[in-house]
Amino acid sequence: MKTRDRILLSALELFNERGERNVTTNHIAAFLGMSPGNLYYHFRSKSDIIYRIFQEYEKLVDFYLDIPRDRPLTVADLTFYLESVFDGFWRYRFFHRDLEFLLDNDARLRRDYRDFTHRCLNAINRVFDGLADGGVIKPQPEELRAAMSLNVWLVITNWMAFLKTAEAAEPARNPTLNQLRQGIYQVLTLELPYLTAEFRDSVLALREKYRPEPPDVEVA
Amino acid sequence: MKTRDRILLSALELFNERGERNVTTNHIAAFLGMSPGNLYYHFRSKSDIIYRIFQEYEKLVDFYLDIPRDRPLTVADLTFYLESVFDGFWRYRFFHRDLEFLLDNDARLRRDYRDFTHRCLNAINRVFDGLADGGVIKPQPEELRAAMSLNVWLVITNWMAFLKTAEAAEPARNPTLNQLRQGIYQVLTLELPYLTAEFRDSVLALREKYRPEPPDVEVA
DNA sequence: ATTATCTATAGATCTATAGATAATGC
DNA sequence: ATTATCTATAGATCTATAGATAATGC
Repeated sequence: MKTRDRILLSALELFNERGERNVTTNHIAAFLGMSPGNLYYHFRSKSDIIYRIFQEYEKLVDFYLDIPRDRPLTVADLTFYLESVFDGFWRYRFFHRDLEFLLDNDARLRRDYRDFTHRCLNAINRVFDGLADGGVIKPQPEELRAAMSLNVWLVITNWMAFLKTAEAAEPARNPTLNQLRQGIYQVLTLELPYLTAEFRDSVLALREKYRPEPPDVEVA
Repeated sequence: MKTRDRILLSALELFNERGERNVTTNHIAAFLGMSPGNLYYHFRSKSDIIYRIFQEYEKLVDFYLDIPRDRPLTVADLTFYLESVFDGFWRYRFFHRDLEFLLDNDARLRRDYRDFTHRCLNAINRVFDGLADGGVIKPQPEELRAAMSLNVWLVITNWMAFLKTAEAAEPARNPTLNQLRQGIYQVLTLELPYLTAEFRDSVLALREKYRPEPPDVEVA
């Protein structure tokens, strides 16, 4: 693997693990066993590294959220989208943690992220559309659907922070991928009132799969 | 006003304005026209300042979210709670921006914030309860109500970040209190499907008051 | 006497670069 | 020749403290 890619990979790993704010360019270089100078040969700055990682994140999510317009959507489609989005979110979880600071310090990132958000919102809207076509949810007025999509986005993007701040007892103990996927439960809760009688049971069953369990009791 | 309180007030102002990460103890001291040494005479550390500010925030929210158990709740009560929570959120908006970092660095804060979250969730739950008693929303199973309360919390605590990252074109341009209150529109959207026929119109009218307007066109 | 404030600075980082050296590709 | 890497360091901060001085309260 090229050094450039190894830097991106290690930076992502360290950022996710410890938070971007706690990871310096020296840390990344040391982690890779290379000199800081070399790191700066490959990237102009720390925020350049972050920008490149964002571009990968963006590409991943865009790939998953390519919602077909030519056919109705099924509960299986919905499951796939939810799993994909939460998976991508988990893999780049450092990003939303320090989002505001990162955007404040990089105009490119700020612009790209804003567009990214709007693409995601549109995709969520299209999923609702497609599910209505597929008879899974009742059709809703344009305006309500837009507000619902935004709520879905707010729940998704905040779920990680909630887990870390409200549940985790230990500072270093990151939530697991499994816990993160329980965010799907919360998203499906938003959609419950809009389900058609025909598909209600199958979505309820899906939701049940992601139901949060009471926190583990520590076993010594 | 005592110097100690002036420090807390100025720190809060600077944190809100520029973000905690961008505000050093030197900045706070300079802003107050005092020496950094003096600042450290009144507070042990920067995170001690943050912790004291959090305690004020906590006190404010706890004061507003003292939900009466002895009477049903009205639409006016709901309005008051929503306005109060968003107002408190606005006044201490720096806090959620760097939440994870702040909690990682202060065990007291971590513990207190976790309890605070759970108190807030309980209060939201009680609001739903009281509104059901008042005939505003249809009663729901315990389990659904808990998941709904959590979604309300997630929307509230993420609304500010959404505004800043998805809407603001300029980096320094903070969302206004007015925009923040449009988060109420989003919260009320969550409750729409559960309204009773009797109160549906009055809640819809309330929601309309907070409807987001298209972003201002810059007038030269 | 005690409380509040200031001056000056140690010590720890962090980002980024200059300039030298090593490795690679024609 | 070009690309990759390293060494060494400048320059900019930041947090926090030691120790001196000023202000205040009995």
